[in-house]
Amino acid sequence: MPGDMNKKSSIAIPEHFSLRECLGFLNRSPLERLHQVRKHAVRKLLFVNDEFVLIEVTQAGRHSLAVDFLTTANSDGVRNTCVDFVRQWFDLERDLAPFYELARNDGILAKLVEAHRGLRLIRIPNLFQAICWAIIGQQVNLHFAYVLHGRLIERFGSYLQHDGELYWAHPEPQVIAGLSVDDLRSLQLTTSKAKFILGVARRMTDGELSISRLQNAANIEMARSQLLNLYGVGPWTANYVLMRCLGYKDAFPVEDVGLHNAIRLALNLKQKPSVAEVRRFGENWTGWRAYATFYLYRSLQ
DNA sequence: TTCCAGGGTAACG
DNA sequence: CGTTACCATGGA
Repeated sequence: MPGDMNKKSSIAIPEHFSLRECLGFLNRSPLERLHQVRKHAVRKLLFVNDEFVLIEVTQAGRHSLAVDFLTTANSDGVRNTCVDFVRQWFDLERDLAPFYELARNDGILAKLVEAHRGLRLIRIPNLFQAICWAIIGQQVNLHFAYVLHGRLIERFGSYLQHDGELYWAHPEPQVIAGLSVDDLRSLQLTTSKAKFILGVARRMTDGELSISRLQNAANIEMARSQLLNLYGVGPWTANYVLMRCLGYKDAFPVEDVGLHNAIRLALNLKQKPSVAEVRRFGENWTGWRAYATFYLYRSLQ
């Protein structure tokens, strides 16, 4: 079969979906290395079955998304895996109607869901990427987190060149597991974070930690305890990964400083709410606390 | 200059 | 059990 035919898959768009809003979130930092946002499209390099695949997601009419395969020689199986990835990435299986019903009369969320209608909780389906991003983001401002993560990716990740541009893929756990603490410290990570990330990489290479083990957890508490067993993963990181990677729509990183600031701005408070107060606000969002958090993140851009 | 940033661990009482 | 020091760096 000739390999240079531009192949394309299609995904039906659910109710309450706006590609523009999702791209707005994905485009929040110019330092992002793991996807590239264009005016009406986003490109991402995926590593599937030992091969790199560059995809581009665009809208194709009112009712469907198109997934273009910009690299050749993909099997049907690889293409289906990429389509599944996109479904998770944009959380397309979710019915947002109950969330919008809940948010409509909420003093904190009402304006946000109005302003960003159709925004999905943009997920990080790659477990190692999600945990690295969370650990790197502990206790540093978001900009610096992007700087550090960018260094990790460009030093130890892989890239594919296409039409003169570089597209990066996150380093695999196997690559990081073989490094030393000093290798990671040279990126200006703290010694602690270097150890945390090495530990996670090694748990993944020895099979003790995997996305399937987490997905097989009976409930959110069981998944959370798996994550909390990891050195360097506390309550915030565990809930963040449950939210961004595993797609638990009720995961709630209550200790999150960004969340606190977003609530302070939404309510025009003089100072940030305490963790106890944030937990109390969250009671109104039960069932959808991850979505509430994500919309509040969006308000900080 | 000081304080804060999408926290967590270890070492204290 | 609950507190506290420490971590590395950069922007406000």
